[in-house]
Amino acid sequence: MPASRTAAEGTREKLLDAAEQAFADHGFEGATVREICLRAGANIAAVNYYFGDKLNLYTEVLRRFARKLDVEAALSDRTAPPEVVLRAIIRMRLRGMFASQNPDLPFRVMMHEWAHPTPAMDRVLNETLRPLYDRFRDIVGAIIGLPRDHETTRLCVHSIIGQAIHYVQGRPILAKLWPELTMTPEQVDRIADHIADFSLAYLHTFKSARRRLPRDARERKRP
Amino acid sequence: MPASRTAAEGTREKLLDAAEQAFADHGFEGATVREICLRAGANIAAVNYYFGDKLNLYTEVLRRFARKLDVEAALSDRTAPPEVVLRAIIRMRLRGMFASQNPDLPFRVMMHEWAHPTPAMDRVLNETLRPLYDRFRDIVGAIIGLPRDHETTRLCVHSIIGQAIHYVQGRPILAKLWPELTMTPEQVDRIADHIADFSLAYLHTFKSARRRLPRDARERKRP
DNA sequence: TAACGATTTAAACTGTTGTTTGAAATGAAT
DNA sequence: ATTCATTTCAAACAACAGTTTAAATCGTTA
Repeated sequence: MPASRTAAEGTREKLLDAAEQAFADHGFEGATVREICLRAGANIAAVNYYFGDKLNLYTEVLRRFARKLDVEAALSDRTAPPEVVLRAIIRMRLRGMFASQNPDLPFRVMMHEWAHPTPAMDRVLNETLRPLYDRFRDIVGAIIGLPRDHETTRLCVHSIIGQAIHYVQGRPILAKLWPELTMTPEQVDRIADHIADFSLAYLHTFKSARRRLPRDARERKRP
Repeated sequence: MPASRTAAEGTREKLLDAAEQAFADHGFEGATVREICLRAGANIAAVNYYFGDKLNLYTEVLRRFARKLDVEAALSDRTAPPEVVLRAIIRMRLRGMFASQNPDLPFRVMMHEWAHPTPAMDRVLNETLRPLYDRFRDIVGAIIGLPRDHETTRLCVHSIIGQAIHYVQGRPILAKLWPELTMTPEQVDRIADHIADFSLAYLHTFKSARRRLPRDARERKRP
């Protein structure tokens, strides 16, 4: 089924490919071991043979996500102004999630995890999601001139994350509420730019008018 | 289990109460009829006796949501300026979803539906969610001076919805990424105000500076 | 070729799900 | 008190999940 790999590769890798696809589509509980093995061209017992159980296979898929994040974090330019970095990150994320050729399956898996966490999450959360989260807080904090732990910084970060995730999480109902929306590459880029514009409009109120800070940051400490 | 109702009420109503709670907690597939019947103090066969099957019971819970939305829509003040209405709606929604006393269970059910739609959704979507969605588009459209069908209007609406939903959908992981965040009534109001401020900052760029429209609305038709 | 470890296979096992059954209990009308 | 429809109950049902088993197969090495 995975076109990028040959039949000569190991069953273990084929299982991981199929599992990644299945978990991205249906989440941990929704995906079945039988479906995974079928798509991998392997026997039902293969997942037990190579990974012990379903949760271990799932954890391994999550670890791929970790590795993918690492290289991506290393690629980002740390010298560019934070507004540019922010826009680039938003665009990269959305492109990855909606790319028709090679969709960002690990990230879609993480989206399911976001709504319905599994025990496997605890193992990889701290070494994958938190660094990304912290770095994102630094970028936003640099724009608004507040520390990463400030409540306003965190609220802004979650406002941006919420906008982006929404297009993946709510895709099924979005398709019914807004059927004309087709996720072409151009459309995805427009959405990404919109999220960046929408967010920067608020973030820039901190920089341009220090005297008139937005009300939710005027006299507040972090919780 | 439901403290608000007496033991004298019908089994059917107790089932609906328990089902609402269970579906709000675990979604349609995650909730089990055994758990529902146990919490309702009824026999396993009760759901079949009163509703036929699980999906019918679920549909009935969704219908409650519809009725609740109707009265809420009737309550909102149509004469107030759209910015005020927008802020009020955001606050009302978040308060309802995180109210400790009587949480907005039907809305939390709908949140699960948002990520994992069921066949029951089609029946009630058009007569429940779409009117709310359309009305929300009108409010945002009134602020930015664009029709409800304009792409920018829709993108803004989804930016706001995405922010709000995020705090419900991503609650589990949010608790790990931001453990200090406790959803007290005051905190929920602060979040609601932040979402309103964050969003209005962008929406007001349309009103204040017609000559310098944001780039994503300058020369674009709806898709 | 023979032997042996690694892999694959078909089948069964255990547990849980939604659903159904038929008898027992209930309660109001005759 | 007797009837009769309504409601409740314990038990079993079929379907499906993840997991396990033991035999069959494969591939490499002696």
